Amino acid sequence: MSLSIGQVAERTGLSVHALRFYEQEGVFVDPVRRGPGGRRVYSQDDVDWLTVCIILRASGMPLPALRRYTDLVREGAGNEEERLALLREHRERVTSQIGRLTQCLDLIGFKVGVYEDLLDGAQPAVEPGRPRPSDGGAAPASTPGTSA
Amino acid sequence: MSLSIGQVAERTGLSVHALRFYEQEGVFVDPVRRGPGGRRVYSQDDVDWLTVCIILRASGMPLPALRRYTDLVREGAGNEEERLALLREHRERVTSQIGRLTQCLDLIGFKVGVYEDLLDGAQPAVEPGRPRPSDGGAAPASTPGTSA
DNA sequence: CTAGGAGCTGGAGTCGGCTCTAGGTCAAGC
DNA sequence: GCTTGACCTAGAGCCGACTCCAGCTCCTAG
Repeated sequence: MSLSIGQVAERTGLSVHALRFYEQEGVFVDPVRRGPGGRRVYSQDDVDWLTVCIILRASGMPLPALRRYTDLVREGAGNEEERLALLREHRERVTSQIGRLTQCLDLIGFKVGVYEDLLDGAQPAVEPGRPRPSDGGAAPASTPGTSA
Repeated sequence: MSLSIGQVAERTGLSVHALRFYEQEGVFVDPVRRGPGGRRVYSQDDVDWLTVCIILRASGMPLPALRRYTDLVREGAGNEEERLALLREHRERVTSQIGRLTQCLDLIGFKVGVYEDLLDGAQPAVEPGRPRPSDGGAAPASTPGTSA
């Protein structure tokens, strides 16, 4: 089971550039094998590992952290506490990011609602276009951004 | 109610640099007033608007989109459909981002669980450190990244 | 009167994460 | 023999969103 860089790019969604870049950044657990002509040969393991990396990246883990984690895995057994700590920390960040986004979603939903009402023919409760008379900050029970 | 750039920085959490930068990028609905000596003078409205902007930015709206939205508001009444469209689109993106993050969280939680079990003295079901025998991609019912 | 602190402008620098270019190797197909 | 296409390396470039710098103007306090 060996794949060329192009094939890996195709099935991971990463670009060949990104794959070489990741390699250079030390994101592979063991050095990518080389075939004739110095061409990279990837194993299924490599692809599986990449899949994990992609998920970690997608959840906002920066490359240095990913590299650190990779280093720990490469070192082998004995540093599981550190790996766990790293993962937990990242989980925290993802959780709080979801929380933050959910809050933002509330505001956005509120504003969408305002415009929907406004365009549904209801007479504008406060004002439509650009309410100069102090608005935008406060609304029903601490809902910011009521205007515009 | 007028504030200096420093005061606004303080109560929005943005840097004074960022405030000037935002102004330059057209993120204020109307031009920031100037006091004696050409100093910026912000109104409560400005701060309220910034608060909205900060939330939109925090939820990943890029500056150009934020500028576009600001432009629409500045134009005044008549383009509410476009504002609504812009907000809905952004809401979509935020929603799907939350979805993606939640999925990532699943994987991370799974891996955290694996390491917790492993460190809790349970004998490693498969292998602890670095399971060469093909792993990492498949696990209980399509759970990726079982290894490491 | 002078030193500090906040503010001003225009423009350069930074950082993360790729992305692209230039110049080259190699194997296969026409 | 020649082109095409996938790959190689080293290194430059890009984008977004700031961040910082140099060199200046004010005002206020000591």
